Amino acid sequence: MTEKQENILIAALELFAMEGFKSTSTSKVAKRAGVSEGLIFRHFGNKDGLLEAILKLGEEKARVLFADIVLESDPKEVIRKTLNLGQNMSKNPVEADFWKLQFKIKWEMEEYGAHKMEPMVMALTAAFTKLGYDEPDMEAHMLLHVLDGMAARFYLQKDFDMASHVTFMEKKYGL
Amino acid sequence: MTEKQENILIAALELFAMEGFKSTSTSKVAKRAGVSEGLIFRHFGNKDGLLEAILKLGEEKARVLFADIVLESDPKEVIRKTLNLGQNMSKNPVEADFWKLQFKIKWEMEEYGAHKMEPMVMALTAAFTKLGYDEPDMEAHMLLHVLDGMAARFYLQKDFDMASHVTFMEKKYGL
Amino acid sequence: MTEKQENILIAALELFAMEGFKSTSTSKVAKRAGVSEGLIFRHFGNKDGLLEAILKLGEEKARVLFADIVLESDPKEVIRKTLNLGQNMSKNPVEADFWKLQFKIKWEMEEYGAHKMEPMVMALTAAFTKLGYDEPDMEAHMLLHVLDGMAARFYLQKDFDMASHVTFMEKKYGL
Amino acid sequence: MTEKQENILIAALELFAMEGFKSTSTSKVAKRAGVSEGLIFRHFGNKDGLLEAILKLGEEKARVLFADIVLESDPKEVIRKTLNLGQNMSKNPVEADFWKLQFKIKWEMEEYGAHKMEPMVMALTAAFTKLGYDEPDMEAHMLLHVLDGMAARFYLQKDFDMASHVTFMEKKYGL
DNA sequence: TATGAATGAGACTTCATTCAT
DNA sequence: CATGAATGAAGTCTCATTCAT
Repeated sequence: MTEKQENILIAALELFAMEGFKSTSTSKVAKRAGVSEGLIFRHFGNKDGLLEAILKLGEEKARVLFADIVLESDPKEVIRKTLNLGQNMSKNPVEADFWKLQFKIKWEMEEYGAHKMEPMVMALTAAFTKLGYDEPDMEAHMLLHVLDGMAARFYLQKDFDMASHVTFMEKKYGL
Repeated sequence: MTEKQENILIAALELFAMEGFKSTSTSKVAKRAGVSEGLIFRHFGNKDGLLEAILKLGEEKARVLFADIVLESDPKEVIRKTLNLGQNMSKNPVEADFWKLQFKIKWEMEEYGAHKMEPMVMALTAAFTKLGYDEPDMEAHMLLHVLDGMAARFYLQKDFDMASHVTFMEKKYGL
Repeated sequence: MTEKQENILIAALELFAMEGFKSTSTSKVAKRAGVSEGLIFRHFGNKDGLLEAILKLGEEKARVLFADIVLESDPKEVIRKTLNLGQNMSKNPVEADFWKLQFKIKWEMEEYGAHKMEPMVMALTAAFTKLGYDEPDMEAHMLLHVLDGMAARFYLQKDFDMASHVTFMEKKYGL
Repeated sequence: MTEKQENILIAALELFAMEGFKSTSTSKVAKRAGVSEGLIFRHFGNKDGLLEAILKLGEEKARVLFADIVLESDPKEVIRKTLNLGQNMSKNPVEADFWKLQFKIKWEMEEYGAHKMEPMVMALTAAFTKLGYDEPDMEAHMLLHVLDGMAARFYLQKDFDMASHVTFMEKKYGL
């Protein structure tokens, strides 16, 4: 991938995350990337292709992030790491934009992408099973729902204090 | 409010909820409402005005729905009713669209609208306090986050079984 | 003419004079006149009809103003009164708008309306003849051109001092 | 400046001069220029930007035309050249449109643009001073007012004979 | 006489996409 | 590979005018 291609991807990511996919024009992307508008189409075919490229990168990142959890054998550690995903999602600006876009785009594309979370569900279910929870599968989903809810607030409410909520959850799970 | 005005609001609600605000053209709204496009602007000023009108109606509905919870004195009942909000949000199609739009629009407008939930937070905090929970405030927020997460799945994943998740939560709270 | 009709005429006059005919919408006129938009069309047929009605009133006013000059027998007095037309054109706001509109509309309608000035040309030509000027007809036109030029500045340049220019002209004509 | 850009400018100039700025639609301009409507906005931002571009060119032309007068040292020649400005303003159609637009636009924009004439006022004042006129400054303005008045008639009254009026003025100034 | 809801044509503008260079 | 001029379709919005009440 050339440098210009990368510039386009980063510019598009930032803009899509900030203003949404539909509201971001290809010309804005080109301008921010310091690139001619035509180049976007040469490299990515069309605007949807650009989005796909970004989302594909996102999945890659997710896989990496999830791998650490899925491969963890200590069940408490699985839960702890899951709860701390949120922290990881905001480490640096590019990273943060990636994750924000994932959440945002769900509502623009009208699909939850449940399959992407499948490994996490499995890992968490296994963990809750080991810990003797009654309905480990439901428990796993509940945890993910909480995370979803916190992420929404984190990305949409400037003064939201994610850390304290994570700490609270950790206590609940006896970590 | 004339009949055509109402037609516009309903058509817009449906379309905004389905395709998003930005992706829905005023001409589509007009067509679906069986009305000339200009009429939208006569009545609502501009496209944003149309959205505002819908959201204002939504707040009205939320107030009504929340009132029942806020006025409840039995703490367990408060929690139970909160958990069942989701059910109410999908009773009839118009109702469902209203609520879906609330969730969807947050991401297009980049604001969480925390103040709207304030009464719910207070009611839940009070309930958890009465029930002797350790950190009732955090507990309240957690419950709302779960709801948020479930709502997202409900609206975005066609085969999501909300009921079983609600039942699971009720059991967790000993209801 | 009913009161509402008059309100419409005055509102339209003000707006046409301020913003121009094309740039003034009938709805703005209706609003300023405190009248429904439909009423304009009931009374004046269409927007052009409204303009015509105003211009007709303007011609009336011009006739009255010119009469005093045309009937004057003292040639110096004819010139003096002509030079002071400008002063009369700004006595009260409605009057001022009337005259401003006359000047403005010439450029929107692409016609000078030379015939309206014919009586003035005749009166001035007669006056300059009596005073023994060489080419009284050209002299008359020149005076009117100066007036035109001064009017343009008066209406378009806020700080233009019409009076001193009139005084200067009077001196030139030995008045 | 590409050829199409120039086509747009010329088409717009002609139409604005003929029908006025407000009354000329961008689609008409595009059609006359043999260009897609969007191109206007790509090059000039918006309709106002198009007008500005034309007026800027106009100022350029004015500067050139005025330079010849301002640099003239013979006072009689200054006056003669000023009086003959009108002739220059109608040499070729594009030129004529430029000047007509200058006059027309004053009334649509509600500003006289006095500063643009400042060099001319200075040059004429100096000339009249050298020739020993009593109030050279007022004299200068009067001459410009006459020119303004003649220009209005020239552009709005098809059969107006500018030449004879200019000749008359020259005689008055003893040229 | 008077209202104001309603319309349809057309205004200005944006934007994804193509293409000659 | 890269540009940016150019397009056509579609978007938001305005406005003169009509019409039922």
